[in-house]
Amino acid sequence: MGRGKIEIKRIENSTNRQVTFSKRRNGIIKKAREISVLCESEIAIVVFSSLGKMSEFCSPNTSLPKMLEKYQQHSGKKLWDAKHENLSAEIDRIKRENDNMQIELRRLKGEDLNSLNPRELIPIEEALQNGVTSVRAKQMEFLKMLKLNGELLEEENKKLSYLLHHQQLAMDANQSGCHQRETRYASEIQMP
Amino acid sequence: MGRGKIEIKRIENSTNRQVTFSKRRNGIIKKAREISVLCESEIAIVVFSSLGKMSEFCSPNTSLPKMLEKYQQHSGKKLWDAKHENLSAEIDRIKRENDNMQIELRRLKGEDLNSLNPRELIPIEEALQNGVTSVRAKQMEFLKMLKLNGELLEEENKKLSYLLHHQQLAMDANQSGCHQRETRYASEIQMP
DNA sequence: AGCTATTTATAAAC
DNA sequence: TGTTTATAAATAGCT
Repeated sequence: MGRGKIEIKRIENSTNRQVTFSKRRNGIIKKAREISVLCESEIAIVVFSSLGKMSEFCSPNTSLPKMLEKYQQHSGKKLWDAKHENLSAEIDRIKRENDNMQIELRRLKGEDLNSLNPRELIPIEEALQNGVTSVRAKQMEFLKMLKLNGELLEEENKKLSYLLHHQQLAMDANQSGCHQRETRYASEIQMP
Repeated sequence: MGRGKIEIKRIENSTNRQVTFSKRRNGIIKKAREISVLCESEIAIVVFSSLGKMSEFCSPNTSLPKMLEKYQQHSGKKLWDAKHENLSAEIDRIKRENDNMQIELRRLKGEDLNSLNPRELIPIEEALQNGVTSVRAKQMEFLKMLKLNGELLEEENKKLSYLLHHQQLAMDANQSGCHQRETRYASEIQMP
């Protein structure tokens, strides 16, 4: 229905294709609106152009989700339950992982040991022993750091005291003699 | 486009309405097929007649679920409502829980301690210490049980040896005298 | 479900 | 994208 008859096959010219898409999409949506009014029917349309542009139509008084719910009830086909099931499966998997960790954690904390036999206690004891060793090592590290820091501070303290003392002496001398610029500042004093 | 022009409003005659629905639905689906071929576009249509009869069309090389997935990505609208989101939220929650446990577990095993300060090491050490204590207590329990069991077995052994000895003596006596039913079985012997 | 007069959609061109 | 127009296609009303 146009100046010439066309074959129903891919339009090679891309500009042409886009133009035709636009026109025909409008045509279809107009027809959809008409059928919904004329025949009080419900219709939903989703279209993607070859460039990925989306258009949709849904008859008034309903919505895509409502239509799809009805679709599922009618056809028995599952539109999103596959996705749903995947998520459920993932939840189950993670929950199982979770439970296992929880059990391991509880056992490491010394809880729920009654269901274990002596052979199963050994790796737990070893893990705990390793843990204690590591934590103690870390603590020793901190201790050494603190000690070193303390020593450095102590040394620094000595220097500061020394400087303070000299500065005090210099000020005393200055006050009694009253010469200009006799004071020696801390920064000018040679360290012992 | 017919013998007469019609207004776009509900067709009152129900037979007429159904007929028109049928014809126009076919028309729309034909148009949908054409646009999908001509413009290599994707189109999906779901229609319900006023009597509830469902029809659908989906362009080749795709499917309604695929289209709807794409629709959601494009529009940002959620078609499968709460269900989906609830599951996603649950997954997130569990994953977070999982991560926390994983961290705790690793720390109890003496790994990843570098990010902790000394104050944070203390509860870990305490937990480990408790764990070790509990596990050792459990092991002691087993040891005691084994020991007790050993003692019981030893005693049982003694009894059995005693019975065996008596039975042996009885058999020897029986063999020399050859009277009938002189043998006394272990179960009949009084324990000392 | 067919038929056909008529309306409508649209291909090609600007 | 919008308009025009010749023509193809869809379809209303009838059977």
